[in-house]
Amino acid sequence: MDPHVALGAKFAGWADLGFDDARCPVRNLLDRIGDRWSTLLIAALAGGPKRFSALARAVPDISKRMLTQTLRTLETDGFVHRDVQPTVPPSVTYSLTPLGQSFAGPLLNLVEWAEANFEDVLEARSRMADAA
Amino acid sequence: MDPHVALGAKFAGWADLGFDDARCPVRNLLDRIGDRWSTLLIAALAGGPKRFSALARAVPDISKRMLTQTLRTLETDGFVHRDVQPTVPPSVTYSLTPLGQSFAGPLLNLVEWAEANFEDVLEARSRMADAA
DNA sequence: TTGACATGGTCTCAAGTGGAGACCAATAGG
DNA sequence: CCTATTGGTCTCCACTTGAGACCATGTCAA
Repeated sequence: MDPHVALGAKFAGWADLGFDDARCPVRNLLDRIGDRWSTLLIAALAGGPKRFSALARAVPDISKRMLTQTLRTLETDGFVHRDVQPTVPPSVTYSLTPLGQSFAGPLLNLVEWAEANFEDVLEARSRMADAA
Repeated sequence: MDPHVALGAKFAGWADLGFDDARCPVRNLLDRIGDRWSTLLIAALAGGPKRFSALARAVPDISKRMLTQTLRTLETDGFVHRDVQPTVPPSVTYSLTPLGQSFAGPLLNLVEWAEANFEDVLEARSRMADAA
């Protein structure tokens, strides 16, 4: 079965369940990790544990506010482990849990698709721009 | 190479490029299709072409405004084809382009991961809730 | 005839969300 | 004594999103 046919079948199944957030794992999860920063932070942590400030440096255009908030969400969802060393000043290290690491698989597929098809998207954009 | 190691390597590569949006296909694409509705609409269209009102019925909690806007973006990026029949009242049919269909592959992987690991995420959430 | 409904949107207004940057306590180093 | 570092929080403002009214045209039922 072609992937897009399989995906269409999945969608039909969700529609039967009424799209209840609690019952549709896909919407529930994708609404949370499908934001601007979550996937990027998972990728940043895929290379190994990092401290808060190291993450801030690794992802230069995230604000501290969103960094904190996104890491908290990833922690409560079990993607990330937060380890606080009560030194002064405090040292907080973030790392991927096994669950977070297992997510790297599908995420890597997405990344590879994006790299492989970026040219086509750019072409489509310029075609539309010319048409307008 | 484990997926998460490979992903970490990718990330290191991006960091070297300075995260320029124009140069990082991944951020460029994920910032656009990584929103609340794009992936859902692609899934809805994976089963075959649909008219505007059929999409609105298939995804009950999207507003017309966001439906129009998301479809426009998907169209300019080449994921979706828009076919207008100038009847009265007009009939507009949306369908996935080959590019859009090829995206169904990675998206399906993501969906399957979400279904397989949803329980673990729920457990993590309740553990965190108990701790607080 | 009059009214309701369907089509594929657009428009406006209110609510929500994200980014920028000030601020914090405590300590180490110059 | 002055400053920098740590891991954040808080406030304010801009931008995005959602809800819902509105539109022109034509068909169908009462």
